[in-house]
Amino acid sequence: MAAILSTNKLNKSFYRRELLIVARELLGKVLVKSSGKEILAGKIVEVEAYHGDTDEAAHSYGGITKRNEIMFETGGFLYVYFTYGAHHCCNVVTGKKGQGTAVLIRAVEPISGIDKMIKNRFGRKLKNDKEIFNLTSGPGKVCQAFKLDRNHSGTDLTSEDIFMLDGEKIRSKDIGVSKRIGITRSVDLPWRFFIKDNPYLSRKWFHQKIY
DNA sequence: CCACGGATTGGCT
DNA sequence: GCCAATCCGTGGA
Repeated sequence: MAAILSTNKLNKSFYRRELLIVARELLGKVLVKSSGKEILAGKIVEVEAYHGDTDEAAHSYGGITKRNEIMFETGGFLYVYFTYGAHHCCNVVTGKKGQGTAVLIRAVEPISGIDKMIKNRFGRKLKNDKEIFNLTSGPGKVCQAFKLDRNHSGTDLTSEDIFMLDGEKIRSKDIGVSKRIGITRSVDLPWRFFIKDNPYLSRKWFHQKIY
Protein backbone atom coordinates (compact mmCIF):
# COMPACT_ATOMS: atom_id res chain seq x y z
CA MET A 1 0.00 0.00 0.00
CA ALA A 2 2.87 2.36 0.72
CA ALA A 3 3.98 2.03 -2.87
CA ILE A 4 0.49 2.80 -4.08
CA LEU A 5 0.04 5.81 -1.83
CA SER A 6 3.27 7.25 -3.18
CA THR A 7 1.66 7.49 -6.62
CA ASN A 8 -0.19 10.61 -7.60
CA LYS A 9 -3.69 11.56 -6.57
CA LEU A 10 -5.71 12.39 -9.65
CA ASN A 11 -6.49 16.09 -9.92
CA LYS A 12 -9.43 18.01 -11.31
CA SER A 13 -8.04 18.14 -14.83
CA PHE A 14 -8.34 14.34 -15.09
CA TYR A 15 -12.08 14.39 -14.45
CA ARG A 16 -12.94 17.49 -16.46
CA ARG A 17 -12.28 15.82 -19.81
CA GLU A 18 -14.82 14.17 -22.09
CA LEU A 19 -16.96 11.40 -20.58
CA LEU A 20 -15.80 8.41 -22.63
CA ILE A 21 -12.11 9.33 -22.29
CA VAL A 22 -12.43 9.50 -18.51
CA ALA A 23 -14.46 6.28 -18.41
CA ARG A 24 -11.74 4.31 -20.23
CA GLU A 25 -8.92 5.88 -18.27
CA LEU A 26 -10.56 5.17 -14.92
CA LEU A 27 -9.77 1.50 -15.55
CA GLY A 28 -6.65 0.66 -13.51
CA LYS A 29 -7.02 3.72 -11.27
CA VAL A 30 -7.34 3.17 -7.53
CA LEU A 31 -10.41 4.23 -5.56
CA VAL A 32 -9.42 5.19 -2.02
CA LYS A 33 -11.58 5.94 0.99
CA SER A 34 -9.70 7.22 4.00
CA SER A 35 -11.51 7.60 7.31
CA GLY A 36 -9.17 8.27 10.21
CA LYS A 37 -6.46 5.65 10.19
CA GLU A 38 -8.50 3.23 8.15
CA ILE A 39 -7.82 3.02 4.43
CA LEU A 40 -9.89 1.14 1.88
CA ALA A 41 -8.55 0.87 -1.65
CA GLY A 42 -9.46 -0.98 -4.82
CA LYS A 43 -8.37 -0.96 -8.46
CA ILE A 44 -11.20 -0.06 -10.83
CA VAL A 45 -11.80 -2.92 -13.27
CA GLU A 46 -15.28 -2.16 -14.69
CA VAL A 47 -17.19 1.06 -15.43
CA GLU A 48 -20.14 2.41 -17.39
CA ALA A 49 -20.62 5.88 -18.87
CA TYR A 50 -23.85 7.92 -18.59
CA HIS A 51 -24.61 11.10 -20.52
CA GLY A 52 -27.72 13.17 -19.82
CA ASP A 53 -28.00 14.82 -23.23
CA THR A 54 -28.77 11.82 -25.42
CA ASP A 55 -28.75 8.88 -23.04
CA GLU A 56 -32.19 8.05 -21.71
CA ALA A 57 -30.74 5.67 -19.13
CA ALA A 58 -28.81 8.46 -17.40
CA HIS A 59 -30.23 9.93 -14.21
CA SER A 60 -29.34 13.33 -15.66
CA TYR A 61 -31.57 12.76 -18.69
CA GLY A 62 -34.47 15.11 -18.23
CA GLY A 63 -32.59 17.78 -16.36
CA ILE A 64 -31.55 18.76 -12.87
CA THR A 65 -33.37 17.36 -9.85
CA LYS A 66 -32.43 17.38 -6.19
CA ARG A 67 -31.00 13.86 -6.48
CA ASN A 68 -28.88 14.31 -9.58
CA GLU A 69 -27.75 17.92 -9.28
CA ILE A 70 -24.16 16.93 -8.52
CA MET A 71 -24.00 15.23 -11.93
CA PHE A 72 -24.26 18.68 -13.52
CA GLU A 73 -21.33 20.05 -11.60
CA THR A 74 -17.84 20.34 -13.04
CA GLY A 75 -16.04 16.98 -13.17
CA GLY A 76 -14.37 15.69 -10.02
CA PHE A 77 -17.19 14.94 -7.59
CA LEU A 78 -18.74 11.72 -6.37
CA TYR A 79 -22.41 10.98 -7.16
CA VAL A 80 -23.96 8.25 -5.00
CA TYR A 81 -27.56 7.12 -5.40
CA PHE A 82 -29.80 4.55 -3.73
CA THR A 83 -31.83 2.04 -5.72
CA TYR A 84 -34.03 -1.05 -5.46
CA GLY A 85 -34.66 -0.21 -1.81
CA ALA A 86 -31.38 -1.80 -0.89
CA HIS A 87 -28.31 -0.74 -2.84
CA HIS A 88 -26.08 2.27 -3.31
CA CYS A 89 -24.08 2.91 -6.49
CA CYS A 90 -21.24 5.39 -6.89
CA ASN A 91 -20.26 7.46 -9.89
CA VAL A 92 -17.49 9.84 -10.85
CA VAL A 93 -18.79 13.13 -12.28
CA THR A 94 -16.94 14.13 -15.44
CA GLY A 95 -16.79 16.90 -18.01
CA LYS A 96 -17.85 20.50 -17.84
CA LYS A 97 -20.44 22.17 -15.64
CA GLY A 98 -23.94 21.59 -16.96
CA GLN A 99 -23.19 18.47 -19.01
CA GLY A 100 -24.61 15.85 -16.63
CA THR A 101 -22.01 13.20 -17.40
CA ALA A 102 -20.77 10.57 -14.97
CA VAL A 103 -19.04 7.18 -14.82
CA LEU A 104 -20.56 4.37 -12.74
CA ILE A 105 -17.98 2.28 -10.91
CA ARG A 106 -19.24 -1.27 -11.39
CA ALA A 107 -16.41 -3.35 -9.96
CA VAL A 108 -13.03 -3.02 -8.28
CA GLU A 109 -10.22 -5.38 -7.36
CA PRO A 110 -9.63 -5.06 -3.61
CA ILE A 111 -6.15 -3.82 -2.70
CA SER A 112 -6.10 -2.56 0.87
CA GLY A 113 -8.40 -2.77 3.90
CA ILE A 114 -9.70 -6.07 2.59
CA ASP A 115 -10.59 -7.43 6.02
CA LYS A 116 -12.69 -4.35 6.69
CA MET A 117 -14.40 -4.69 3.30
CA ILE A 118 -15.25 -8.30 4.12
CA LYS A 119 -16.72 -7.20 7.44
CA ASN A 120 -18.74 -4.43 5.75
CA ARG A 121 -20.08 -6.78 3.09
CA PHE A 122 -20.69 -10.03 4.90
CA GLY A 123 -20.42 -9.27 8.63
CA ARG A 124 -18.30 -12.40 8.98
CA LYS A 125 -15.14 -13.94 7.64
CA LEU A 126 -14.90 -15.43 4.17
CA LYS A 127 -16.39 -18.91 3.89
CA ASN A 128 -13.92 -20.00 1.23
CA ASP A 129 -11.24 -18.74 -1.13
CA LYS A 130 -13.64 -18.10 -3.98
CA GLU A 131 -15.76 -15.66 -1.99
CA ILE A 132 -13.17 -12.91 -2.43
CA PHE A 133 -14.43 -12.64 -6.00
CA ASN A 134 -17.89 -11.80 -4.66
CA LEU A 135 -16.60 -8.96 -2.49
CA THR A 136 -16.58 -5.98 -4.86
CA SER A 137 -17.79 -7.48 -8.17
CA GLY A 138 -20.78 -5.20 -8.73
CA PRO A 139 -21.78 -1.56 -8.16
CA GLY A 140 -23.85 -2.28 -5.06
CA LYS A 141 -21.15 -4.52 -3.68
CA VAL A 142 -18.48 -1.84 -4.09
CA CYS A 143 -20.54 0.68 -2.12
CA GLN A 144 -21.32 -1.82 0.61
CA ALA A 145 -17.67 -2.87 0.94
CA PHE A 146 -16.51 0.77 1.02
CA LYS A 147 -19.50 1.86 3.19
CA LEU A 148 -20.51 4.52 0.68
CA ASP A 149 -24.03 5.97 0.82
CA ARG A 150 -25.92 9.11 -0.15
CA ASN A 151 -24.13 11.05 2.55
CA HIS A 152 -21.00 10.76 0.40
CA SER A 153 -22.70 12.11 -2.70
CA GLY A 154 -21.11 15.44 -3.57
CA THR A 155 -17.73 14.57 -2.06
CA ASP A 156 -14.87 16.33 -3.82
CA LEU A 157 -12.62 13.64 -5.30
CA THR A 158 -9.54 15.74 -4.66
CA SER A 159 -10.35 15.79 -0.92
CA GLU A 160 -8.63 13.79 1.80
CA ASP A 161 -11.62 11.51 2.32
CA ILE A 162 -12.32 9.91 -1.04
CA PHE A 163 -10.01 10.16 -4.03
CA MET A 164 -8.34 8.32 -6.89
CA LEU A 165 -4.72 7.33 -7.29
CA ASP A 166 -2.95 6.93 -10.58
CA GLY A 167 -2.60 3.18 -10.96
CA GLU A 168 -1.37 1.14 -13.84
CA LYS A 169 -1.95 2.20 -17.42
CA ILE A 170 -4.30 -0.29 -19.09
CA ARG A 171 -3.40 -0.96 -22.71
CA SER A 172 -6.12 -0.55 -25.30
CA LYS A 173 -5.99 -4.21 -26.27
CA ASP A 174 -6.74 -5.20 -22.67
CA ILE A 175 -9.93 -3.12 -22.49
CA GLY A 176 -13.24 -4.80 -23.33
CA VAL A 177 -16.31 -2.86 -24.48
CA SER A 178 -19.95 -3.91 -24.26
CA LYS A 179 -23.48 -2.66 -23.84
CA ARG A 180 -24.43 -1.54 -20.36
CA ILE A 181 -26.02 -3.87 -17.84
CA GLY A 182 -29.39 -3.67 -16.11
CA ILE A 183 -30.96 -0.75 -17.97
CA THR A 184 -34.19 -0.59 -20.00
CA ARG A 185 -33.60 2.52 -22.12
CA SER A 186 -30.78 3.47 -24.51
CA VAL A 187 -29.77 -0.16 -24.20
CA ASP A 188 -27.55 -0.32 -27.30
CA LEU A 189 -24.92 2.25 -26.39
CA PRO A 190 -21.53 0.45 -26.08
CA TRP A 191 -20.53 2.34 -22.97
CA ARG A 192 -19.43 -0.39 -20.59
CA PHE A 193 -15.65 -0.72 -20.28
CA PHE A 194 -13.74 -3.37 -18.39
CA ILE A 195 -10.32 -4.98 -18.00
CA LYS A 196 -10.52 -8.20 -19.99
CA ASP A 197 -10.34 -11.42 -18.00
CA ASN A 198 -10.10 -9.69 -14.63
CA PRO A 199 -11.56 -12.09 -12.03
CA TYR A 200 -13.32 -9.30 -10.10
CA LEU A 201 -15.70 -8.28 -12.89
CA SER A 202 -19.47 -8.36 -12.41
CA ARG A 203 -21.67 -10.51 -14.60
CA LYS A 204 -18.87 -12.56 -16.14
CA TRP A 205 -21.15 -14.00 -18.84
CA PHE A 206 -21.31 -10.54 -20.35
CA HIS A 207 -17.84 -11.15 -21.82
CA GLN A 208 -19.57 -12.75 -24.76
CA LYS A 209 -20.78 -9.39 -25.92
CA ILE A 210 -17.39 -7.77 -26.40
CA TYR A 211 -17.21 -5.34 -29.28
C1' DC B 1 -51.05 12.67 -2.14
C1' DC B 2 -50.39 8.37 -4.76
C1' DA B 3 -48.39 5.18 -8.11
C1' DC B 4 -44.73 3.34 -10.47
C1' DG B 5 -40.34 1.42 -11.35
C1' DG B 6 -35.40 1.18 -10.68
C1' DA B 7 -27.48 2.02 -13.45
C1' DT B 8 -28.99 -4.76 -8.01
C1' DT B 9 -28.44 -8.64 -5.35
C1' DG B 10 -29.02 -13.15 -3.51
C1' DG B 11 -31.86 -17.03 -2.80
C1' DC B 12 -34.59 -20.60 -4.66
C1' DT B 13 -36.31 -23.65 -8.55
C1' DG C 1 -32.50 -19.11 -14.88
C1' DC C 2 -36.19 -16.63 -12.42
C1' DC C 3 -37.91 -13.48 -9.21
C1' DA C 4 -38.93 -11.06 -4.76
C1' DA C 5 -37.22 -7.66 -1.61
C1' DT C 6 -37.61 -2.84 -0.27
C1' DC C 7 -37.21 2.31 -0.19
C1' DC C 8 -37.19 6.40 -2.41
C1' DG C 9 -37.04 9.62 -6.44
C1' DT C 10 -39.88 11.34 -9.75
C1' DG C 11 -43.95 12.73 -12.12
C1' DG C 12 -48.82 13.27 -12.50
C1' DA C 13 -53.53 14.21 -10.14
